[in-house]
Amino acid sequence: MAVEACSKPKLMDDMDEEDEPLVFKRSTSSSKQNQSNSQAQKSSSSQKHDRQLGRPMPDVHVRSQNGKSSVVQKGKMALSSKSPPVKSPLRSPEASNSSAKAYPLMPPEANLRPSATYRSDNVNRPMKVGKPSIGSAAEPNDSDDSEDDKPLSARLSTGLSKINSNNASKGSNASRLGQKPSIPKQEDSDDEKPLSSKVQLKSNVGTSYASKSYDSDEDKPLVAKNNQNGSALRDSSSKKPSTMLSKRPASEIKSAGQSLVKKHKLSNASVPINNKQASVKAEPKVEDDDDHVPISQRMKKPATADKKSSAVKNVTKVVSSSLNKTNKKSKKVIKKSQYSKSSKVPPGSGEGQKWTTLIHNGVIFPPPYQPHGVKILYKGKPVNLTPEQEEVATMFAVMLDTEYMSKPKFKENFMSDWRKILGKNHIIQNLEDCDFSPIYEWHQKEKEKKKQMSTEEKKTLKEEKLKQEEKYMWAIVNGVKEKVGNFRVEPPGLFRGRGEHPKMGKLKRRIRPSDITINIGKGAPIPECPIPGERWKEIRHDNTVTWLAFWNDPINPKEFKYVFLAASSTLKGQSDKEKYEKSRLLKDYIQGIRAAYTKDFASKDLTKKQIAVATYLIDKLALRAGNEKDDDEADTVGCCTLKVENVEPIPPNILKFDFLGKDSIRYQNEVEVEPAVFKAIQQFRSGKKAGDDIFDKLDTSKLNAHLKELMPGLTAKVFRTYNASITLDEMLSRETKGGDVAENVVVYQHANKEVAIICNHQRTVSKSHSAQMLRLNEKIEELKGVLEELTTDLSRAKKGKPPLKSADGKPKRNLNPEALEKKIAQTNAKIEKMERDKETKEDLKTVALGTSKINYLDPRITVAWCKRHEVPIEKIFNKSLLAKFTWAMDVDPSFRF
DNA sequence: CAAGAGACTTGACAATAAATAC
DNA sequence: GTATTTATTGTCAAGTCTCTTG
Repeated sequence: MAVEACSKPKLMDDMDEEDEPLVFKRSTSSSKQNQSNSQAQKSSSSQKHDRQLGRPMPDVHVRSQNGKSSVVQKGKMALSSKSPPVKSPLRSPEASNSSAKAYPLMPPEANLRPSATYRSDNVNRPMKVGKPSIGSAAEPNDSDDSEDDKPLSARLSTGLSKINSNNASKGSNASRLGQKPSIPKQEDSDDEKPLSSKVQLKSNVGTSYASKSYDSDEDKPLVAKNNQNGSALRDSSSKKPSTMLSKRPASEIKSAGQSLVKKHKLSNASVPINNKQASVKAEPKVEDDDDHVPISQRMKKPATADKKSSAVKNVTKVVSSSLNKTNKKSKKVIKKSQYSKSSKVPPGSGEGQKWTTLIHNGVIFPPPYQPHGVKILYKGKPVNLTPEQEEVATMFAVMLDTEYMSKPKFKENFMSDWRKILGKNHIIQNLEDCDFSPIYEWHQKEKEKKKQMSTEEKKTLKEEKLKQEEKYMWAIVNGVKEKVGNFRVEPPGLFRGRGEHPKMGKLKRRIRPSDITINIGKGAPIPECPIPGERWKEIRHDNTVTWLAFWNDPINPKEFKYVFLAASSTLKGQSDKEKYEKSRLLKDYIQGIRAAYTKDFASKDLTKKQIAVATYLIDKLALRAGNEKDDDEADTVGCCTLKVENVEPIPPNILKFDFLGKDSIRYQNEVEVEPAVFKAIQQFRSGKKAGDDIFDKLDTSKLNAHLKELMPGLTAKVFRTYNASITLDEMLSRETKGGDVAENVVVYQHANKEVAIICNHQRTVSKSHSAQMLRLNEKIEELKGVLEELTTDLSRAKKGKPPLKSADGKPKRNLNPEALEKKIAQTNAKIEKMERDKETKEDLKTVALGTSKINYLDPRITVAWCKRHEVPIEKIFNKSLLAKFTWAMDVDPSFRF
């Protein structure tokens, strides 16, 4: 199969030469093509842009989750029949450029930004809302409007929530925040269109958009507000572009550009045409324009008047068309999925087949434990430990300087497992009487030694390691050499659960070959077991899965740890692409979906009503689905598992969220919602206790089952992906003003940041953050001093006087006024740059941009934008991202999500 | 349908490497 | 050069979602 060379390889080459896989890949390509086609279709894109720009404010929208690639099966569902997905009217009618109007849809979404939570490093350092000393910090917010700059928390819509908290994990939580319940500021709102406009929806039943019956004005306002916020933010952002982030030398740019080009070409050339693509493309559909707009945005746009009328019209049209489309779509979908499968697999393969041939070398194990002989003290006296006992003691000692030491659960679990190894009657009976510091110190010294090694030594060591690992790094899949992701077996250690995990501190025992099941092609040589005298647990030849090996998680034997191919592999790329294609498909259905759930806000069927409200929250706030969790896991929630205590209704229609989400990251946000939603939440909460589920009639499987009736393959996470990508696409098109590369990069980062906020992707503030800010401020002050001096000299120079002596008493060179003015200008520029850097830094201190870039933003949006604006793709994607997204590199410049 | 098994994506953070500052 | 900072890569925990079972 494989032989076809594909673009991919090339790309890779470009990037990293060495690693490249030698083999040629086949044309997996299929995927690529699709895109291109579609893009082409899109031609309209330009139009789109315009519109977008034109649009009123964008609200921020948010929604969507990650999509997965499951497309395939879905196809099966014929959704169409079921609930017909509606397409958005928008598009069709594109005609109305005013894009806006059309959508009457939804609810006003508002802003969604979750506030961030801040987590301080462990400690909680609260961040204060106001910015700290650093002046700059404070600034960020410039006016209210620009919230962007503000810290996430601040941003929250209302700003209320700023509070932050550290990670919630720590328990604290909610309470602290409370502060500001401010309501959304109105300010925002205004700008945008009248809410009303937004709001109004018509109700349409079937598919049409939703409109809201309620439409009460209220909604509108909210929306507006929200939007505004969003807009505000954006604005601000736009302002700021100045900052330059770029650190790299200009030279790079060039190269980048070139490379981009190159790649592009290559890819094109290489791209094979697949059926798939064809099929995909076929759908001309999509691309249309507006639908994709996030709800929030839409709402804004529309002018009231128009809207309704236009909306109505559209609606009807839409409906009909939508139906048709629907069917088509569904079909398409199906096809797609099939294709995709096929594409993945070599032709001929059966259902669910992921590969035809698979060759790899298994996994590599960590080296055996090397006893160091350093003794811990028990009640002040050294204790002899066996190597096994010492190994576990060392695991604990090494963590002496972590937050885990302040967690009783951690110590308790550790002691419990260690005691099993010590034996019942061991001298050591009590953890409190143990002094691990000798081992801790020994470990610190070892670390120091390593650090002190000469570069030569380090290099040698590295090469040795590479030599040992090399054979495990690659697999040959369908004849193509692909990188393996995690070929190293996880070493033993103490379980580091996040948040208040009940199992933290437990011993994660060493994994042995007899724990590992290998999956490999029939006929391929079975990997040799790296540990003499031992053997694999099992050998399988299952080509319906993508894992190369797995073992049971020692902490939770019911779960598995898998060894997969790396993100840069064709297999992963294919599924990544499918994920984005699915979320793009949502664009076509979103209007109908919103209309449907809006209608169901009033349903008498409680389950239906809960599904509607949950879907609304997922759509608007990009919440995760929220599966049920066991008692032996950290207590975190998602949409379906929100508790009464997590959502506080604040009249007239604000919902205040405060809960621990994935990884025990706190989500805080206050959002205006449609009155119907507000009332529904009040109803769902009534008569329940703080810890009860708000959505008691719901779980993720019911929710997803319902979503699948609306669109093939639709699940809750798709909304997150959709929301993230559509936001990026719109912000880029709205805010790119044709500046230089550095300015465009700033625009991108700003959009990226917005998405990160929507998705609540946070990071801990680095320990040195405040020190760094302080230093920046000092420098700025210093420069200001210089500036003053220069100014004085200038005025003296103009009068023909010599400059004053410098502070240290040395005489200065006598410069002419022109030279001094030049210096002043330079200094001013320096100060400005530093101020911007400081702002950016403060702004991003709790926001993690990487997660959305890796998982939520369709790389084609980025690549196409880079091509359109001549930004070298390397300015946005690093080497691993470039490798991961090779499938997106040949996208047509006109591509729009 | 509920529970559980299974497979795969998403996520924060730690460890390293690379870039800058001193 | 060396010390810091910042960016990249690696780690592995924690989600989502599907499919199977009883």
